[in-house]
Amino acid sequence: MSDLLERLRGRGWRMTAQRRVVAEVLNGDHVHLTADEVHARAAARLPEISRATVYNTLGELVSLGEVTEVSTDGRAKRYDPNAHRPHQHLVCSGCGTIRDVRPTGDPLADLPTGERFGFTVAEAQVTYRGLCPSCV
Amino acid sequence: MSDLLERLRGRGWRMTAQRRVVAEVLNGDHVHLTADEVHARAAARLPEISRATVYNTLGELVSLGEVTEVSTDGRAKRYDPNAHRPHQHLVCSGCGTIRDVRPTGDPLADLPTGERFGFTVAEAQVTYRGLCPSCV
DNA sequence: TCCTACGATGGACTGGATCCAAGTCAAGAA
DNA sequence: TTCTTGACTTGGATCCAGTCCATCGTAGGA
Repeated sequence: MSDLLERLRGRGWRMTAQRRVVAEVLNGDHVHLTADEVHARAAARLPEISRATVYNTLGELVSLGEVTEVSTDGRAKRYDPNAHRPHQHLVCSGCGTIRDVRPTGDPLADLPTGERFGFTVAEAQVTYRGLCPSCV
Repeated sequence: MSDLLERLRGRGWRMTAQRRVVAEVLNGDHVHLTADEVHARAAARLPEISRATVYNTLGELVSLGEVTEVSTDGRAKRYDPNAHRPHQHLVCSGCGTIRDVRPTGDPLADLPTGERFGFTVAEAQVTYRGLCPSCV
């Protein structure tokens, strides 16, 4: 998705070699890398890149709305570049594999007013859990 | 919920002062304490209790199915004693308050076979996010 | 080409959680 | 009741993910 780089440039994002490799690593469907994995892959192309820079860049991509944070297991957060298309996640309880999925219906509609406790409810995140084909 | 203690004893759980206070602290509806909060409240009754014991005990309660882990924010996990009654969570994006909620319908039914990628899907966790009345 | 404000660096630091060796004790046996 | 033993507890070390900060480097406008 090289137009991610275009979009960022169009927003006045100062372009550096580090930011470019981070944006390039986060590319494709069903990509859910941890910050450390992003750092490892970025460092394969640009060995001097520091972890702090990766964290900074990921944080900015998140606040720009280009990437979303996913934490399915209470361990390291994962970064999902598929932010322009609403979706939920299907997680394998065995190996941790994550797939993007698009359920039918609107989960927000399933929360009756009486169960909202006066909250202004804005979104619903759904995590489906099960076993992938490899984990039986 | 003193029958939690009864259930545990009935399962052959060795009863100690530490385990008792941890189980007593985790009592009531809409209780979602972090391990540190559990430790602080337990220590108010039993000052010598160590953090390791709190973690051990919480871990056992989870694997016994008496308590569930909730991680809504990527920070510390929270422990929810309301495990015997299926429910979802409504989280305030402002202050972090968590309420147990019971949506209508079955979220699992909204995931078509074509979106399951061969997984055997076992459960769906839904996290509703919004603002509570105090956070406008 | 030069300037400078913004970005990158890496090492220290934090918070949450786990590990481990040594000490303690609940509960069954006698 | 006392003994015994394996399970439980302790606290300090350690780990891991993430953040902070002082300093250095550089993208991009003048």
